[in-house]
Amino acid sequence: MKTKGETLGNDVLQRMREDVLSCALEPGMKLRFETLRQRYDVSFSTLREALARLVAEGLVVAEGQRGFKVAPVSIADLEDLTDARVLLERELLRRAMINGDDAWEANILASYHKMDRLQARLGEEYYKVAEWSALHAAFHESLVQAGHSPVLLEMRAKLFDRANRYRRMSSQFRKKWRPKEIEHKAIMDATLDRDAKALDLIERHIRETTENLVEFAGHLFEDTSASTSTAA
Amino acid sequence: MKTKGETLGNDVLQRMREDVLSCALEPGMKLRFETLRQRYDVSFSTLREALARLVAEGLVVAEGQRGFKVAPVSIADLEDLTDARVLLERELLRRAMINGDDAWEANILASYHKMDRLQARLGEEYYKVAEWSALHAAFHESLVQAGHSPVLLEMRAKLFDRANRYRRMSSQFRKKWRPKEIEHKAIMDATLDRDAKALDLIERHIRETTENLVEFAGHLFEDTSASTSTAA
DNA sequence: TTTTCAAGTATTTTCGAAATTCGTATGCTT
DNA sequence: AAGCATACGAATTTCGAAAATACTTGAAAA
Repeated sequence: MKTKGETLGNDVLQRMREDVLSCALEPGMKLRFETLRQRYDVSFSTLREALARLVAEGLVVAEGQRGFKVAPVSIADLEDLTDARVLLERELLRRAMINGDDAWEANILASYHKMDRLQARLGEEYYKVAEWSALHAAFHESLVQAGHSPVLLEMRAKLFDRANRYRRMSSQFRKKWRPKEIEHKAIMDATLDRDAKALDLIERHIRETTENLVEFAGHLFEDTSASTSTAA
Repeated sequence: MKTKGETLGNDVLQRMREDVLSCALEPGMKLRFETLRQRYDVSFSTLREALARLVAEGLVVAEGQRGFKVAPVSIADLEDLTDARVLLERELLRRAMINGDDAWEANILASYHKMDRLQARLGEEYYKVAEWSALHAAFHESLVQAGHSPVLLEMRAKLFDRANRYRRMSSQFRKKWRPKEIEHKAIMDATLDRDAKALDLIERHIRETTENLVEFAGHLFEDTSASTSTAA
């Protein structure tokens, strides 16, 4: 059932993006039209339209006249994404702390609370739950939402998603996750205090997550660009 | 005539992108399929594929089930782009000066030379010539090419193009341009010397170009989001 | 054995017709 | 007259068949 007022193609785009980000469509996987057509129940043209956008977003790779595949993963890519995120998150957080108003602060508190409560309710395996992942993303977004720069915010969101794919990918195999509650709380407090330390805290938060991923799940990120996984 | 090994859709994408960036398709203009079909000589689906990518690149805006229009321009957008560019260019130039090797330096010198010679040959109205615009873009790209960050380089290139649209837009109406030769030379020299001043110079170069645009051509950038221009 | 070529199959790409949706004009009701 | 519903024409969106391209198989030549 498609969203009213929106095109079917847009609907497929969103479903497909979620499937790539959640690794339901595995990194490096060849995307065959016949299979995709069954999965999403749309025509060739509509599929290509969605694929074209995902290519521009860096989630799918077009291979000349040989179709499409899910963007591969690699440790180099994760580290590149991490550096780029640090640059943008620091800048946006810096601006947000300058421009942020009451509504911005309230939204941060609300987002943190929702994430925190769900986490407490879920216990140790919170990081495997898609709903928590969404609240976590919302919390991080709330921090920078007063950045007042559509261009930077858009880029930040795309980078967040792409990096998040690595985390989601590994969460299926991880036993236990480093406890991030403390870090989130510290980031929030420093941010609301307009304490410049917040910038270093968020940088450390991002970098340590990546280091952690590379250490404990690096083997999952072997380059899949020449992959053979052929289903779709 | 389409590029061998590449899809027709890709070809149309490139032509269309160039048309948006050169303002052959004016900002805010409604894009009618029948007209586009004649201009590019392709089918609906192929057009939509190209349009979908341009939407993701921020050069075209999709309006629900009411078609597409060229991304509008506004002073706010130009200033937002400028801030984002400064952030990325500084970071990439900083990295390039650390990582840059002989080939990187050679490429900068070569790019500068080509731009400089053509400029001398063209005289006062160099900025109106598409070929010079391409060489200018190549020079700026050569500076950061040793950045070794595909993610940041890609974002930089997209931002450069979008900002360039404003310059191209105004160049049709400008009488004379601020002489940039000196600035380019200074940026190049500082960069090759690994002098940190290069970062400030490039920032000033970017910001002054924008200030200049807003001052002398700001009236061209009145918001076109609710435009009525209806041809295509 | 390895290479080259050719024919056949699988897959992707492109097209334009058909279905849907939007915008507008017209008539009806209050 | 203002508001609302309806119907018509214009534009977009979606579809699957047809064309183009890539891949596979196998046989002939080096």
